[in-house]
Amino acid sequence: MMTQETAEYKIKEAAKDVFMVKGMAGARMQEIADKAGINKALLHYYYRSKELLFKAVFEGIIKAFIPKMLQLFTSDLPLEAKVYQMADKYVDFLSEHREMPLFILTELRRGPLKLIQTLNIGGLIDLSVIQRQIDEEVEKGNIRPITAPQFMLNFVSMMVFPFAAGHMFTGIFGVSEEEFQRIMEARRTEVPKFIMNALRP
Amino acid sequence: MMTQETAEYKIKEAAKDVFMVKGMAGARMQEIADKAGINKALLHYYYRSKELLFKAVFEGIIKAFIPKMLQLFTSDLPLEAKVYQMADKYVDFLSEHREMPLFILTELRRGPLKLIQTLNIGGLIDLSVIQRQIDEEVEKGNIRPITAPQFMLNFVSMMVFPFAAGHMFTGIFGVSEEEFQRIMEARRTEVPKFIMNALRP
DNA sequence: AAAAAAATTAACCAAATGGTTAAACCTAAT
DNA sequence: ATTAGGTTTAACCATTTGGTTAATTTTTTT
Repeated sequence: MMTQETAEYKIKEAAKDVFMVKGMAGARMQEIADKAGINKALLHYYYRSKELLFKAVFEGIIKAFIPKMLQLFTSDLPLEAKVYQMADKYVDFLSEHREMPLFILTELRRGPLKLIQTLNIGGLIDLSVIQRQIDEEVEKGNIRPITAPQFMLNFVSMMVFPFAAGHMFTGIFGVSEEEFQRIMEARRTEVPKFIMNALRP
Repeated sequence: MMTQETAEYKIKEAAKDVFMVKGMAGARMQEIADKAGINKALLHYYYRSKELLFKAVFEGIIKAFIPKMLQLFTSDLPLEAKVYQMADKYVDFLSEHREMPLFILTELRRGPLKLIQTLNIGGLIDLSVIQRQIDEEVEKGNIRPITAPQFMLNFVSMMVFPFAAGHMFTGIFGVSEEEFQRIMEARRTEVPKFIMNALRP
C-alpha cells in the first residue's frame, strides 16, 4: 500500500533525499521539486522557505534517530547485552540510511545545535548512568575500568564512522559495494565482541 | 618570521579556512576574498575558478594528510608499536586540524574520488601488508585473529570519528571545550591500549 | 627614466537561485 | 450549476554569485 501520496509528503521525501546527499548548501529547490514531480512554487506553498523545509526534514530525521539510540544507551540492560543490542540497532538503521551520519555531522556544524538542544535530547544525556553501570561491573571484577565518555566514543565511533566514511573506504581500499556491505554486516557482532574483549580485566 | 605574505598564498590560506568549515557548496568567493584581504577578481587571477581553487586546496590537504598516515600503516613496524605511533600522529594532526575529517568526508562524497585515485594513494593501499602482520602475531599466539579491514576500521574509526563528531559530542553531552580536548588527548594512549586489549588471545 | 610586465582593483555581466504572484484547476459543499 | 477553498502551475522578480573586463597601480627590466 502506498504511503501518503500527497504532494506535501512527496516534497518532504524528495527533500530528504536531496538534502541528504547534497547538504543544505548544495541542495537546489528546483531539484527537489523535480524529484517530487511538482512545481517549484508548491515547495514554498507547503514549506515557506528552503530553511523551513530543511528544518522540517532535519528535525524529522534527528527526532527519529538519535533519541531512540540514546535512550537505549541509558536503559538499564546489563552492559554486555546493551552493547550487543545497540550494535544491532546501529547496523540495522545505518545500513538502511547510509548517508545519515555524514549528513547529520555536516549540518550540525553550521547551526542547528540549538535545534538539537531544544529537542529534549540536548545537553543532558546522562553519561553517569553508563558510568555507574561500568563501575558496577568493575567492582564485580568483570571488566577493567574505563570512563564513560571514552567508552561511548569508542563504541559510537566504531559503529558510525564506517558508514560516514563509506565512500573513502571503498575508494581507497578498492573494496566493492557488496564486500562493504558484508563487512558492515559482520560488524554487527564483531564490534561488540571487540569491545567486550577490550574490557576483559 | 612570516610565512609567505604573497597574495597567492594568502588566498589559498583563506580559501582553506572557508572551504574547511563551509564546504565547497557553502563557500563564497567573496568571503574568501575578504578573508584574504584582497579583491575578488584576484582570486580568479591566480586560480581561474572556484572549482580550481577548491581543487588546489583540497589536493594540498589530501596530499599532506592521507599518504603519510597510510604509509605508516603499511610500514613494517611491529603491530603494537605501529598502533601506538599511528594514534600519536592522528591526535597530533587532528587536534591541529579539527575540521579536516568532516571536510574530507563530505567533499569526498561528491566527486573527487577520481582525484584521490589519481593521487597515487588511490585504489591500492595494501591491506595485505597488515593482514600478514596480523597473521604472524596470531601464529605466535600473541593476538587473536581479526581481518585487516575490521582492524583498520576499528582503529581509524576510534581515531577520526571523535573529531568529526566534535560538535555533536560537546553539544549532546554538554562537554566543555577544554574537557573535549582533554578527552582527545587521553585517547592518544587509551585507544591503543583498548585495541591491544581487545586483541589479547 | 622609460618601457614592459605583473599585480590589483572597480565596475560590470550573465547565469543561477530562492522566492513571489496571479491566474488556472480541482474538489467538496451549497 | 455555482461558489468557495484549497491546490497547482507558468511566468516573473530580486538577489546572490561566479566570473569577466578594462583600467590603474606597482614592480621589474632595459
